[in-house]
Amino acid sequence: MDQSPPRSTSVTVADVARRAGVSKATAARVLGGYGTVSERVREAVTAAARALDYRPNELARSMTTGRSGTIGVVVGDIENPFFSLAVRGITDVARQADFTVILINSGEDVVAERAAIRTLLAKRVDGLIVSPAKENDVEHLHEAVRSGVPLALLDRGSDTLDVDTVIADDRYAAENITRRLIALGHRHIAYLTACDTPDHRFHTAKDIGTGSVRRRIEGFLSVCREAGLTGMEDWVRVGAFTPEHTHRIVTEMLQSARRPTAIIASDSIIGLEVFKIHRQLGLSIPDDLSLVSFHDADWTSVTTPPVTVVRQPVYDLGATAAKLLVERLNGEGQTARVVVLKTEIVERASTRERY
Amino acid sequence: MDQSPPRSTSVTVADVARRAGVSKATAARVLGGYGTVSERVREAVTAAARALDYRPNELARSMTTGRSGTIGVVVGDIENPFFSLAVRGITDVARQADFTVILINSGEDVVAERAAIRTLLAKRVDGLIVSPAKENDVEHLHEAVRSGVPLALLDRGSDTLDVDTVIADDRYAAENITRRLIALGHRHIAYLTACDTPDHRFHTAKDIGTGSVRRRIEGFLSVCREAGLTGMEDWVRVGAFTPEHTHRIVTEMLQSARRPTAIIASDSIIGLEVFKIHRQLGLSIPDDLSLVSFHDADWTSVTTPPVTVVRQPVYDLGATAAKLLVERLNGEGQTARVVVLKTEIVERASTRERY
DNA sequence: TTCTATTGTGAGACCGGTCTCAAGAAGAAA
DNA sequence: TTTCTTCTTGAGACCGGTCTCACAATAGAA
Repeated sequence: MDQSPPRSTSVTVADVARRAGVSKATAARVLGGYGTVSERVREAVTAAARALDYRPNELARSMTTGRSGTIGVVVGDIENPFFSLAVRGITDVARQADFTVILINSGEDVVAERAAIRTLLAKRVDGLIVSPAKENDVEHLHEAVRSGVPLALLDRGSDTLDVDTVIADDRYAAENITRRLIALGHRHIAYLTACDTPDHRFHTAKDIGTGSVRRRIEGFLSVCREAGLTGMEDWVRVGAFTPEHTHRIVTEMLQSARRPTAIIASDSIIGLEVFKIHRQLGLSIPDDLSLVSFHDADWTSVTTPPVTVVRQPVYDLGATAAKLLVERLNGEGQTARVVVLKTEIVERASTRERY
Repeated sequence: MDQSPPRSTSVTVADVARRAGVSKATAARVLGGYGTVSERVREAVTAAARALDYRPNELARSMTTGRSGTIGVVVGDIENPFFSLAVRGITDVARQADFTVILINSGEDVVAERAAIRTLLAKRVDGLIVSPAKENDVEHLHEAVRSGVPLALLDRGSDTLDVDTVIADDRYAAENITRRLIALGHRHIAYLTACDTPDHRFHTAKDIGTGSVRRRIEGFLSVCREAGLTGMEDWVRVGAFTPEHTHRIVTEMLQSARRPTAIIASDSIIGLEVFKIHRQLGLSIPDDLSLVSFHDADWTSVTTPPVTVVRQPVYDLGATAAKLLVERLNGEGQTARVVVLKTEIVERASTRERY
C-alpha cells in the first residue's frame, strides 16, 4: 500500500496548489477551511491533497493564528494515583474540545515547576493547568498570567492568584474526620503529610506550602482546639514524601511511649505505607491504631480491615479545571471562578472507638 | 514587581535587536546561542533581552529547525497504574533529554489511536512512543514511520513494524506461572483479560490484538498442553475491560459447576476486582481459589492474603522506550532494536496447593 | 607594507501556514 | 447596455525564529 515514495520533506499547501493548478492562497482556503471557494476548485484541491497525501503542519498554523491547540499540565507526580486520575479527567475534557495536553511532573519542587512553566510558555501553550507545589511561591504563575496565558489551578488555590480554581472542601473534610475520631475517643491523633518544612518539623499551618494540605491541617487543628485538645501541633508530621521517609516517621511515632491511637494519612500512598508498617510492627488496625486516609484509592476497600477514607472527586477535579480553562479559552469566562467540590467520608473498619 | 506593562503581544528578536542597536541576525545569534558574536555585542543583546523580558518562541524555532522538542505518547489509559508508571519513566528520560511529552489516551481503541497519531504528526512531534491497542492493525503506525517520525513501541510489539520495541518477557512469565499453578495441583485455571474479541469469546490466541496479552495466553496454553491439559482455551476469558464486565464474568465463572481453582488476572485492575468478588461470594483465597495477577501494584502486598504477582519492570519499560527513542532522535540508532525486560514471579499467599 | 585568513555583522530568504487587499469575473439591478 | 454588487481568485505580507551569504574589519603572514 506504500505507493507514495518515502518523502522525507513533507507536502505543503504550495505543493498542493501547484498540482491543483491554483494559487497557494486558494489551496490554503480549501485546506484550512476558511474563506470562500467555488465547488470546482474545492474538488480539484481536495483531490490534489489526497493524491499527495497532504498533512497540515499545525506548527505553521499556530505561528499565524497564535493558538497552538495545546494546554500545559503541571502536576506533582503522574505516578500518584490521585494525579493520574485527575489527569485522566483533564485529558478527556481537553480532547473533547480539540486540545492536546503537554504533561510535566514537578515532583512537588518549585524549581522544577518554574522550569516547567517556562518551557510551556515557550511552547506557546494556549492555557495552563497547574497544581502548585507551594501556594506562596507562585511568582512564575503570575508571570504566566501576565503574559496572557489563561491559568487554572488544580486541587490547590492561591490567595494572590485571581484565576479559575478547582479544589475540594479539604478543610471541611478534615474537620469532619477529626471530629469523628474525637467522638470515637481518640485524643492522640497524628496527621501525616508528604509536604515538608525547612527543618522537617511542623510549627504552624502557615509553613505548609501545599494549599490543600494546609487547609486540612487548619481544619484538623481547629477542631482539636474546639474539643479542648491542646498542643496537637506536635502530632502533625511532615516530610513523608517517600516510602522510606514515611517508614521512618511512622515507625518512630508508633514505637514511642506517647504514641498516636489514630493516624490521618494525607494521601493514599502514605495511607498504604502506614498500613504496611502496622503489620510489620505487629500492631492491629483498628485495635491498636485507627487509620484514615485521604483519597479513596481502589485498594482501600479490599484490605483487612478496609480503610476509612475521605473520598475526593478526583476525576471531576481535573475535568472541571479543564472545563473552566476551555471556557476561558473560548472567551466565555469573565471573572475568575473558584469551584469547591464536595468530599465524602467513607467510614470503614479501620477506625474504631477508643475507650 | 510587575514593572513591565502587560504586553499582550510578545517580545521578539527584532524588538531586542532594535533596543540593542544591532541587526536581527546578530540578536538572534546571541539569543539562539549559535554563530559567533563579539563579547561587547553579546552583553548588549543580553541586557536588552533582560530589559524587555524576552521569551523565545519555540514554535517559531521549530518551524525552521524542523524539531519541535516534543515526543508524542499514546497509551491505553493513564489512569491504569501500569501506564501511569510507564509514563513516569518516559517523562523522566524525556525531560533529561530536553523533550516534552504530549500525552494521549487511546482507551485501547484503534480508531482513537489512529486519530491520536494523526494529531501528533500534525503537531510535528519529533518522535512517538505508542502502546498499540492492536498489533495487527497498525497501518497508521506505518504511516508515521513512512513520514519519517521515529517510533518506539511500548509493552507490545508488532511483527510488521521494524522499529525500536521494549517489551517484557510475557510469554516466559506466563509459562512460569502456569507451570507453577499446575505443579500446585491446579487443573482448572482461568486466564482473564481486558482484551476483547468480536463475539466476546476466546477461540485462538491469534484473535487477541494486544501483543503482550497474546504472548501470555500463548505461553499459558502451551504449558497446559505440555502438561496434558486439553481444552484450556475454554478457560481464557476476554472482555474484562470495566469493573462491571469483570464482575459479571468472574461471578458467572465462580458460580458455575465447573469452576476454576485458580485465576490469572492479566492486569492489576482485574486482579483487584477478582479479589473484591471472591469476598462478596464468600469464597476464600487461597482455600477455594488461587489468584495470580500481572503487575505488582503496590496494594498487592497488603491484602489478606497478599497476592502472588508477576512483577514487571514497568518504570523501566517506559524509561527504556524513551531512551531508545531519544538515541534515535540523536541519530545514534541504526537498526531497530528489540529490548526484552525480565519479569519475576513474586509468590505470596494467594496461591496454594490444590489436592 | 601588501596580501591573505579569520572573525563579526547585516541583509534578506526561508519554514508553512494565515490573512489582507485588490483585481477580475459573473450576476443583478437600472 | 451600463453600472453596481457579490463572488472568486491571486499576489504578497506576515508570524518569529534560523541560516546562508556577502561584506567589512581586524589579525597574521610574507
